[in-house]
Amino acid sequence: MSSADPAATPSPATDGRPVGINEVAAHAGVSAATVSNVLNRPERVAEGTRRRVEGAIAELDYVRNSSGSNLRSGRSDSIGLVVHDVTNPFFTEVARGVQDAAADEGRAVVLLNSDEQAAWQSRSLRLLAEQRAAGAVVMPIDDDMADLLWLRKRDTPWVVLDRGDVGEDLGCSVTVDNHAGGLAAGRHLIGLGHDRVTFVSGPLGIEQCARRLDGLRAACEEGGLDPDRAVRVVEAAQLNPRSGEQAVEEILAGGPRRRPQAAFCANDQLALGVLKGLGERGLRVPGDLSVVGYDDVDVAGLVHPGLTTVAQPKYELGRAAMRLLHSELADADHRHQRLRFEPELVVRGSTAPATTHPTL
Amino acid sequence: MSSADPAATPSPATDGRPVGINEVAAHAGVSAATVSNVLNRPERVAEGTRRRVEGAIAELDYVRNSSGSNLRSGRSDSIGLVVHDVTNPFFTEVARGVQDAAADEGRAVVLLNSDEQAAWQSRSLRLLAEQRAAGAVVMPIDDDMADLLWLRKRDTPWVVLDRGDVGEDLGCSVTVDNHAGGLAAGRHLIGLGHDRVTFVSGPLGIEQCARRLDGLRAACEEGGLDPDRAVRVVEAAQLNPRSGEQAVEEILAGGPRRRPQAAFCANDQLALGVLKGLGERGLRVPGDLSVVGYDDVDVAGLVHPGLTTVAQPKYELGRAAMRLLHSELADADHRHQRLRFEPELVVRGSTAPATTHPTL
DNA sequence: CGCCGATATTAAAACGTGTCAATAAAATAA
DNA sequence: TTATTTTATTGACACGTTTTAATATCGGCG
Repeated sequence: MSSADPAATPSPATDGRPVGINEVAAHAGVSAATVSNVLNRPERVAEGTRRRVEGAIAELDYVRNSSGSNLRSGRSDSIGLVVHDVTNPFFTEVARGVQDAAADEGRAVVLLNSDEQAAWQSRSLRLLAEQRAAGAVVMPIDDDMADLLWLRKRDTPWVVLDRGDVGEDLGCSVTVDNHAGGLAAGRHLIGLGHDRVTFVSGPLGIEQCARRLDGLRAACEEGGLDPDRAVRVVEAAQLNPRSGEQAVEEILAGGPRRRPQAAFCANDQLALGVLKGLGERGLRVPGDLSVVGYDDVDVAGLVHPGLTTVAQPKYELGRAAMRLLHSELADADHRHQRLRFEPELVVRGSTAPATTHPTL
Repeated sequence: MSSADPAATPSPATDGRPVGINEVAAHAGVSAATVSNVLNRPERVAEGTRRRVEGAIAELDYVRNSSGSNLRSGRSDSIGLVVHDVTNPFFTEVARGVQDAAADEGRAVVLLNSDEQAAWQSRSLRLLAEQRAAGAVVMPIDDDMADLLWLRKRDTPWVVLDRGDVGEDLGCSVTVDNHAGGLAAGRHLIGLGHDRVTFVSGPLGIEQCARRLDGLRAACEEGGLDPDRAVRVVEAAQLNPRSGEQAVEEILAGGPRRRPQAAFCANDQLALGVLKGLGERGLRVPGDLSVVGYDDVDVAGLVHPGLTTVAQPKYELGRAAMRLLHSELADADHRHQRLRFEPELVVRGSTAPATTHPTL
């Protein structure tokens, strides 16, 4: 414990040269190899010497230089996490899960943003390759696996997050069933009597959005509605509140009589923007329009009315990804696997039964 | 550019042994030193050989091993960022600023959570010491500088974020004037005629909270009110929405007739929780109670009513911190400095003039 | 007494890179 | 031509660690 409290020792590090394993060895009257053993396999060294070495470590305030050990072992022990944007609360929850799980193993996490741009994703993975990262947890920006294949060829294993179409032989993946999520949201809306729903999508190239839409359409068919008539799609530029706000204009484009009864947003961030935009135009939620989001970020439960949304186990997603990565790093007989979580509909105040004759 | 696109080359990395600077040298018919020069000081190597080496690099799909170079140089080139909690949107904005600025210099950022616990902060800094991080940006959990002093003694420079009481000789700091923020909020409320304000604080040990409270009290005196009568303090357990929600009970504890006219929260997160708690008890904002937050996180503008709050230049905070750190790393004649930003009051719908006779 | 196995310790050799001093080659000056 | 400077290249070492194979120590057993 004394070495855990950095300030406890007077730190004679001002001896001039930095203190390494050799200085410790000299100070303890022992060889460098023994010091290394104390650090890595304490059971192999006799009680007495071990204590002497530990004393020297504390007294000299020695802290291991991981560059050295990484060089020797050919691998760093930190892991990379590549997300679209740290600023998005969905990702931060996931990140937190990854970090906590990594911390359990004493690993540091290098956090990189791809900004949903291929070039940045490449740069990030390249950086991890340079660092010889132990592994990576990646949320790919699209289904082009070239970068990831390249990384794996360099013996850096990874786990793909939130993207299902990874060949099982390439690596593990952790996903949430987006189709099921869309389906649940759709059933809920249709159950409330809505038959004109606008899907506020992010860029349609994003697989998650497409699948959620699929789910919504499936719910229509299930409910005896023609998806092509019941569902209209509005594509927002980005998955953030501002884009949601801007999308409102398009949602209402058809004039009051063609106004949809509900908006299902690909994202809570979008949904929050939509809520705001509707409010500014004097439309009431859920009176005039029901709104459903996706993710169940913290604030979804804080706004008024509370946002009905499809919850994803964000933190668990991150933890699970890290767990799989750990398995691949530690278990000799590791087999890649796809882990799929089920989303869960959380009903709050932003959805209500359709009024038979909407306010005209 | 060809080497920037990882997948472009067929990658003969399957030659058995990993390809290092030596393999490249051999393949280009040149010495290892020359390859190193091509990588680090291209101007010192002749046009022809340089191209030959670059060809070999591309062909062998070589990527530098930073363990090696870090070991040699005694320093890693990545920088550490220690925040309280990635999950808090305030920190993510700051983090984004740091990351972007770091990316400009090609540096990676190791993100660590301290969870506001001394032990975790120590662990984080220790980890950075092990990595021989180039530097760190730290939001300290309290005013105990022992950890940071220790780190600096190990030649790892840092910039302190959001905490003003750092001796100028120890290192740079970037802060926002919390007193001014509290003052601005206080003036606003008093200007609206409120004379019973509850300050919803986080743990009072946190300097930021204390200063903001000071500012509020100063505003009272300025307005001819006795701070001890006009301001009541409620201490929430943590700076998150849940704590805010729980604090509502205490805010209203005095019964309807002693109900405050306004709540000034140390944090937007707290404020959001307070808004929710009030809503659930049927109280209207701002009709029955005005609410002010602090930080101006994204959602502050999205909830209804919009949250009046004290905005901090979060992203700029992060960028500035990284810029100072860079200066310390690069400029030989660096002098530590304190950078102080001014907060700005953003008035939205959650505050309104006091009713002369509150709803009784 | 000599031998054995077990236990503790260590010398030495990597790992991949950057830098310094030294050499080779070429260009310029004399 | 030779002497001198400039320009390109290189050999060799150091950085701090881990690991392998070898050595030293010791108690016990034949």
